[in-house]
Amino acid sequence: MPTKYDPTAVEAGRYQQWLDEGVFKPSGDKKAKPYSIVLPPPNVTGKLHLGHAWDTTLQDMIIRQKRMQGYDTLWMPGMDHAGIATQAKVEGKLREQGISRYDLGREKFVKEVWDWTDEYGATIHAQWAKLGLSLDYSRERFTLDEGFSKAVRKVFVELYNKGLIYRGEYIINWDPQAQTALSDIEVIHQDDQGAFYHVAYPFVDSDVTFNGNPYIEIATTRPETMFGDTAVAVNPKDDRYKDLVGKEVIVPLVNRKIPIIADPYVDMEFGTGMVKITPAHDPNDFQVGNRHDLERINTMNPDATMNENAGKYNGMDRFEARKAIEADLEGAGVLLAVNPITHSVGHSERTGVQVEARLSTQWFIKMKPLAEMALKNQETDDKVNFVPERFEKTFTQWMENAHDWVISRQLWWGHRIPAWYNKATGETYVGMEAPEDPENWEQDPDVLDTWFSSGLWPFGTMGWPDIDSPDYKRYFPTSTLVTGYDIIFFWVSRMIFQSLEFTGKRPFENVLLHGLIRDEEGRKMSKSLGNGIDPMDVIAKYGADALRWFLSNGSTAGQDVRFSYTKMDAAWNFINKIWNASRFVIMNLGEMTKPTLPDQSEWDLADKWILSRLNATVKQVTDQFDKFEFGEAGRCLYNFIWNDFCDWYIEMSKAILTGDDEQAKANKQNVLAYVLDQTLRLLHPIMPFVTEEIWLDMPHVGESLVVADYPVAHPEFDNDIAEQNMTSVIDLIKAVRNIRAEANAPMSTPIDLGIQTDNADLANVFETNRDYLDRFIHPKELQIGPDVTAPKLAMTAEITDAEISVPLNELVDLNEEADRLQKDIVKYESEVARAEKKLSNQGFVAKAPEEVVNAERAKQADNEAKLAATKQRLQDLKDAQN
RNA sequence: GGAGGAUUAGCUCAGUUGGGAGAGCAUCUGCCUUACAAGCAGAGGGUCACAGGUUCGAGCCCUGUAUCCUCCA
Repeated sequence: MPTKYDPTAVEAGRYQQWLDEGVFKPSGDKKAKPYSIVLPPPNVTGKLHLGHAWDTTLQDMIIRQKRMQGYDTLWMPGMDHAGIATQAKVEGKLREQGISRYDLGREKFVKEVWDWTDEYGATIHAQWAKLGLSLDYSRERFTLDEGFSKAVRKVFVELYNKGLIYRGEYIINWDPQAQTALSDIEVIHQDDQGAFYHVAYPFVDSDVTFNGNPYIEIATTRPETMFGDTAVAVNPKDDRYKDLVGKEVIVPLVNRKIPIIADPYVDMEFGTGMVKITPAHDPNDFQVGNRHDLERINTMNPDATMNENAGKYNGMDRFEARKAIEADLEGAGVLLAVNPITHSVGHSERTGVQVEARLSTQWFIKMKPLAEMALKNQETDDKVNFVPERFEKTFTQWMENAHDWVISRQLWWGHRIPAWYNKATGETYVGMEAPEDPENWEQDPDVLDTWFSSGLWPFGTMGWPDIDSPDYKRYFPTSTLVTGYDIIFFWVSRMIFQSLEFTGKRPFENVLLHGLIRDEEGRKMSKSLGNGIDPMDVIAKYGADALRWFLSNGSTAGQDVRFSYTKMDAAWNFINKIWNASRFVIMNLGEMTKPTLPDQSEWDLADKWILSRLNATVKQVTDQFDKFEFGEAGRCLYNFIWNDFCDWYIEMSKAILTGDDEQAKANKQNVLAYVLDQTLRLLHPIMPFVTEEIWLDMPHVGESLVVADYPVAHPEFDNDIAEQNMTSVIDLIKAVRNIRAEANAPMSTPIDLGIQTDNADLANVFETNRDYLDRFIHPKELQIGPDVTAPKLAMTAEITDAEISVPLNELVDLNEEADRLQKDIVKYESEVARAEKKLSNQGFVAKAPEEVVNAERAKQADNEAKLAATKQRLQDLKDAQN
């Protein structure tokens, strides 16, 4: 084994080997409990980013642990066709060649997209492999594959038949670049600079005036929509305008007469308290228009250029038209003011362009009954458990306010809506297959929102609608879903209500939500900032295991995390530490072929201690994995490996391994091997590559760590006395090291050491572990016992029940030593005072649990003893000086 | 306007049933001790944002305030 951990060498070929061994497939063991996860299908649009790496690492950790624990585990992979995103990419590619999708036609264009999908799908497969994900590829699905498409059609048809899907003309969000409808949540509101244009609308009747003017003042941010104005509205409670209701005004430039109406929608406080109503260009105005039976005048083309209703502005882009209209209003003398404002404007999530409210015929899902069902289910035992819990509130609040969902998209790439319109009668037919006389029908040209199909992912991938399919029966509902909190609305909520509606069951028992990965400055990673980091670059430099360690260890559930190379360095260092500790163990195992834990009677203090520590680690890590607290599990493992195993157990083992007691040596080798083996198993779900490499390098039983047994707790390993005794030994060694450091006495300088203790058990612990003490403190003389007395001129340290002394030599500055003792005195005094305060509080003694009070008393006694002894030493030192 | 999160060492962050404040990195000192110098040993560093409250006891529970962030309207 090389002295440095080399991830490239360790990881090479390993993944393919796992695939060849078939270890990622479910065991199919009917006696085992099933545990299943569906991978949130990444978009075939592009490459995986760090967020995907985080998401998939969490899932892989869960599924690998469950697999080792003997569950029949299924991790279902797949990809999403990602309608609008993928179509936009392919159209972009074609545009570079000067081709539009209309030049190709629907059929050829879709073929182009399939080619793109194949290409990027291969990239994503390669990335999954690099990350080491233990996916069952034999079941891999695609949202547009035949079976899944069948599930999508079935859901559409059934919802339609139940009256939960309808078609109608409504105001929807329109992306003028992609030229498709968008759902509410695909619109991102951001503050933009705009202006309030104050325009005079003259009264029709020349007798009418308001505030002495022959016009009213209307403020709008969108003067270009005035060609669609069909009314002006005021609040019926607004006394200022009471008398104007029923009067008519003229829309400038258009010269159309429109009425002044009263509608409670108008906010009296906002602007002038008087708004123009444009039913075809604003969702609120649309509602007002319905109430007052107003005409809907559409003034724009699908690409957001003005249409024939805009008169001379016909054909002009919406923003150019705004400028031209502003100039013309000014020329006509009706532009009263232009006040710049910052206001919230909707943009398309995908293309970024400003969204238009557009009157359009679309397909919708009626949300209310579905949302109510989902909410009701959260009150049952079959609820979905959100981790962290607070996200359940995010979900329920959105569900309570969900509007009907526009599911049709004016795209070519996706699931075509299974609705046909009769050419002669206009009748609508909705069904799984085309009508029997297709020549008389025309299929709806639109496709479904991608989230409509991905909402079926947990059961659509399991064979549904065939409810007798083995996977559906065995692995659905799934156990845990892992995804980012940013898609609770888009995806999680939709899976929940679709699943409840169609399977009658929750789609997953738990949903673990994680945050976003930010850059080192805490900014969101984005293309526009150019601060994105490719996980493949990170893996190339540090290895997949280091990246996985960072991702699992660096955060708490639901919290965002900052990526940093410093943290990656730390991750690499930890793995290098594991690598070298393993290297030491393996080099010292001799001819061992199979690690066998020696009989308990053979264990020395260090053995008892490390096995007790290991047992505590197994329990904690298992418990924390069960609670999805991977950060805590990681810290626990880190401390055990670095602080317990490496710093103490391995160092102590050297005393035995270099000794000449062959039986002791063999025992030590076996305990070392056992602890390393168990540790590698605990680590394997987090860092699969390096643990497999090391494990196969050491004596082992089995083909692969992937399918090895996960450690379980052994009650017989728990040993409080050994932990306590070991603590005494460690305290002693640390105290001596401290003295050496203070006295500038390196390990090469032998020192005389006295340990005064009246505690016979403690003396015995030190005596029986003399080999270890020799190695760690290099004494010239070592005296242990009740009668050991420290010379007046000595450096001393107090540990529980014992005083350590080293005779001073002329090299030590007595004043420095006095300072050190004085500092200890201050420390002990404050400890004593703190405990004193607590123990003298009657309430504490009376009400606190007995063990807490007893522990406090013990600490008090210990600190008092240390304080008294240290004071005495300081006095002795002063006496000796004088 | 509504909901949620954050505020702990110089930096990045843990701290899950309330019982003497932790880690990594950074800093200072000393060591090439045959697993690891990307290491080892030792040391310094915090009114846990602020103000109240509950409690014998609060970083943790409750109320309010401030600053920052996210989502929704």
